[in-house]
Amino acid sequence: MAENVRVRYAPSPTGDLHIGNARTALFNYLFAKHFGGKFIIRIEDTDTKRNVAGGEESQLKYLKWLGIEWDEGVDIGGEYGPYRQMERLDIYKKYVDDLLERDLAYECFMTEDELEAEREAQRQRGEIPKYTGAHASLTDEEKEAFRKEGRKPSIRIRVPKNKTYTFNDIVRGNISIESSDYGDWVIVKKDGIPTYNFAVAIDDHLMQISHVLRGEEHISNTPRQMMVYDAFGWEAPQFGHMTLILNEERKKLSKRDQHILQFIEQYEKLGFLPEAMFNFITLLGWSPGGEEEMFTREQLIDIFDPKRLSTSAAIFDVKKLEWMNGEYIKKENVERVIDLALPHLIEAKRISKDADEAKLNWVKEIIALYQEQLRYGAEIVELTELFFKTEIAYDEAAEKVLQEEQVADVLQVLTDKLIHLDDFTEENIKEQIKQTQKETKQRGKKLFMPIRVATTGQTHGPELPKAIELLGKEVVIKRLDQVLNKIGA
RNA sequence: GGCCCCUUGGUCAAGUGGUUAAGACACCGCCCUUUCACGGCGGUAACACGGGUUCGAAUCCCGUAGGGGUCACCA
Repeated sequence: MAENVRVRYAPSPTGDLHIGNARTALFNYLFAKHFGGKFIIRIEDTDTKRNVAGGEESQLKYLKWLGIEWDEGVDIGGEYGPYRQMERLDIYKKYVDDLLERDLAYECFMTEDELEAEREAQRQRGEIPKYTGAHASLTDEEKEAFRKEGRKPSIRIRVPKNKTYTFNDIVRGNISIESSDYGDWVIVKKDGIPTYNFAVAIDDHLMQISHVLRGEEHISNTPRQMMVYDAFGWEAPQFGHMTLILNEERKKLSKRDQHILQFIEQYEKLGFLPEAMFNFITLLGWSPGGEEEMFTREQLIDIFDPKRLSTSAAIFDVKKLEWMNGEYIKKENVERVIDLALPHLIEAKRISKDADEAKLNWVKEIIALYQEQLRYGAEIVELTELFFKTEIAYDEAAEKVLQEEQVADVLQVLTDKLIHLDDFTEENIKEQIKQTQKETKQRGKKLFMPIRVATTGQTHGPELPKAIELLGKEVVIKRLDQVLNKIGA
């Protein structure tokens, strides 16, 4: 397989980079790099109505963000260009004319309505809707008559009779489909633009694509593409159909599943790290075999093995992604974590974009305090709420702690000490807590929990002395007083 | 509905005829930490079902059931 591996990712510029497409791109990339081949990006923009302004840029931008690099493509060119299908129309035309000339394809003048009526009738009869070949052998006169009516023809390819299309799928093994399952299908639309199944075959051949790794939804397209290869006497590439990513209802992820973030951009915006995304997505539908699951891009290229691609669909587990991202965050430099988190605090108006240096440093210290717990950038906002709110709420567990009998004593003693503490630093605060322990004879949970709850409102949170320092003397004393009043001390 | 594909814990998954059926996330518990978090240790939890083949089946075969994909002048 080492010789001339050329694979491609062929997005349509119809929107942002979807998680499923990102995975397809990623596996193609890993495949190419693992076998020392080339990875090509081709833009499939033949559905001009669905193309979206900026769609192409967005696709490329997030591919790059993920750490995927390509050897040939729209932006960097290459020997097999152009890499945008709408710029290859004259190329396709040549092949279409050839097919027409050899009567392997023909003009069909049926309208959308006529076609739909035919399909509907078939459905009524309990048949599979399929083009019956009504215009498969029109005379020149008949064609002329249609033209006079103002009808524009589409071009259909003649599907061979009684032919079995078998291919050895890289992930699934042998798959066979009968030609009788297909009606003569359109290779050129009425507007003169070729259809996906035709253009893709021409391009894959011309660009010398050796392996096609794509989603399972393309299995039924494969015979169509094989028909095109056959018509020109070309050898088809090796196909491999990967499983789909499903929602928790086990349905193909769709735009309707808005509660699931499906676009790479959304994860970038939420403060996920591209390395973590790369790592996680690779493990969706593929496994390295061993017990390790944290890998760098280089390691993945090295160990990638298409034979280990899974045959059953996977549900996208955001919880595990968050965990994995958290693992990456833990190992990152604080600076990068701050870069990831700070924008979210600004966006949440917890700090102004042009805050002074002292304030900025204070916020950075707060972020650093949470590095171990933070799973993604945006999470910093709710995690650090207690540092920015004047009124804090006590949850059920917190209220329970406050009912313990030693609380008043502990808090009173500590408050008296902190009031007189001028140098409000972590070390000094720690020392005062220690003194409180000695005076009250309370230690461990009995000692810390009341303090934690009173100052932060929570039973879970960051390292306490440092948190108290960052909260500041004024806020801390106020909160302690409040709690003391509340419990009637 | 036709065709195609798939089926190991809640989720991701290892497993290719003989295992106490790995591991990870999540959940629960314990330990560490004077609290929290991190970390460590442990626990709950699975071969869809029924027939074969075999000395022996999660692994092979056939059914059944369930799930998914696809049936466009979309890609």
